[in-house]
Amino acid sequence: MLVERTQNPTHGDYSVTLPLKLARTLRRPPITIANELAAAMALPPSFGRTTVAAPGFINVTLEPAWLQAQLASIADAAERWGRSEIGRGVKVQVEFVSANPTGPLLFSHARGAVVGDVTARILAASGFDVQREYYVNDRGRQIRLLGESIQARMIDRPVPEGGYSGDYIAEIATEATARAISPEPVTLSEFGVEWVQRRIQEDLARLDVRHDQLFLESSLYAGWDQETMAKLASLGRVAQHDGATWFKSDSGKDEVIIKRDGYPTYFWSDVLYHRDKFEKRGFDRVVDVWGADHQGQIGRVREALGVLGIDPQRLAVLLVQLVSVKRGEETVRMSRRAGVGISLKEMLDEVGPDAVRYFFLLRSADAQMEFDVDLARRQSSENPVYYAQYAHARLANVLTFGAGVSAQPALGRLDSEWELELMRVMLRWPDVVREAAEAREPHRLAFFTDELAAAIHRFYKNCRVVTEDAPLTAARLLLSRAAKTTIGNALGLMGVAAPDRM
RNA sequence: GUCCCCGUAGCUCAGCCUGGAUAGAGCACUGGCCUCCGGAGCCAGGAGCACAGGUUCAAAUCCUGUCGGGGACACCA
Repeated sequence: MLVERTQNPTHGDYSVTLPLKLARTLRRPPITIANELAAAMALPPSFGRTTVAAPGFINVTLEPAWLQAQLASIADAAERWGRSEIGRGVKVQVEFVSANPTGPLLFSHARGAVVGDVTARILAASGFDVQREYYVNDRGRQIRLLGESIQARMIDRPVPEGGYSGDYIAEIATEATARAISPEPVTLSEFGVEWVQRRIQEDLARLDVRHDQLFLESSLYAGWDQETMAKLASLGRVAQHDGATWFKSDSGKDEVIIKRDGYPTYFWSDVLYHRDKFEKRGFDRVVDVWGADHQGQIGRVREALGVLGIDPQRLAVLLVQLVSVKRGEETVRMSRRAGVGISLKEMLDEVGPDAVRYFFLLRSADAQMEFDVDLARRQSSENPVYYAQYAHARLANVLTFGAGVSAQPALGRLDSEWELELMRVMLRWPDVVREAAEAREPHRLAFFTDELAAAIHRFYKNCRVVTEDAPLTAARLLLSRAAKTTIGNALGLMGVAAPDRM
């Protein structure tokens, strides 16, 4: 039997629509079924009141006393409030960012970084054994081009066709010269990848994004490639023609895995990499956070996994859609392919990490979005980040203000619409975390946080906390403590600061 | 041509997976609220499910089609 939340508070807290659905099969009026079912549920009266509404809803309204009784345990649970163990014993990897180390991160990469990071935080809070990984393409044509581009800069030659020419190339060249690095493309590639990787980690650190492991693509080619190739061949899935090696697909459209020039394709690396994740490292589940432009890759990788005897359902791909940036009247579309756009560093300098994170989380990952820079950088009420942070700071302030009060809290007197509403909202928190984990939808946290902040501000406005009335003051302080815990945990899971003062 | 995402208020977006009872928020706009814990706040106001069919007692939500925006369909990465 499905119990859902009501959409309209006047109907109570929970509702059951089962009678409506059963009416046809039972061939009885839904209202009759509802009455019988409601009687059979027999909820303890201290928990809630059950009513039946036409044409066949069963509604449950929580008792104020039950709501009030939850406050102490919320406040005491502190950072544990909202955590669960639904993922206990499940090993899951979240792979995200994984931008090529051929240049500093662009703002468009940041969306994947935030979505991946918060997804990992949510899964960890839900008891999953989470590993966060960054896949580094440290070989291949782009990497050779990076080395050649640095070399060109060092010995003052034109940048090679399709090479890199940003300011950072000059910086790397200067540093390489200063350190007397030999101007060979291979050496410079290595030096450049390291330099860029360091720079990427700096940017990510400012966003408070960390990985447990950097996984090098090159490590896949120390035998694992041959082993996998042999396995595929034994399954009759490898073909040679047109000078290349192909994966034989059920779709009839074969995929190149080794090019005519002898180099492997990205597809082949992806196959090796994902087989490594499941087979070698034993992840039960893998979440890949990819840019929308990699959408075409999903089907092929899934098929190859299936062929190799790995259930493709264990791989979930979170496609993060494109971001455009709006500055004043101007809108810039960020394109990864074109390689042009605003750098992450620039945006961090301009709007700060909290706004970057919160704004990305206010959109579901699979929707294209527009990032309004002017709004994000505004240090005022229009900015949703401050709205949430201010709610936290207000509670911190009132708790300090009332710190001296000691009395037995009169919980039963927390019965105004604002107090009850605040309790109802914050009691949803564990469900929000669980649902966000199951659906892998980090944006749910931001929407919840916004609602919670609104409830906090309304409570604060309408219910003066610290007064001469000590028992009531004690009760409202407890409510404040529980609410501060909840919004603090929500901001924490999003990686957004929860300041006590602003 | 095939596949994927999107189309909800003037603008930016939730809600759709798992169909229910008056469809939400922020920004913008208009008008109110500071004797008292922080006004980065609160209260009030208008306006919307792209279109057309279908399924259902019930459709923003599921199915089909059309239109519109974006992305993907390489021996690129």
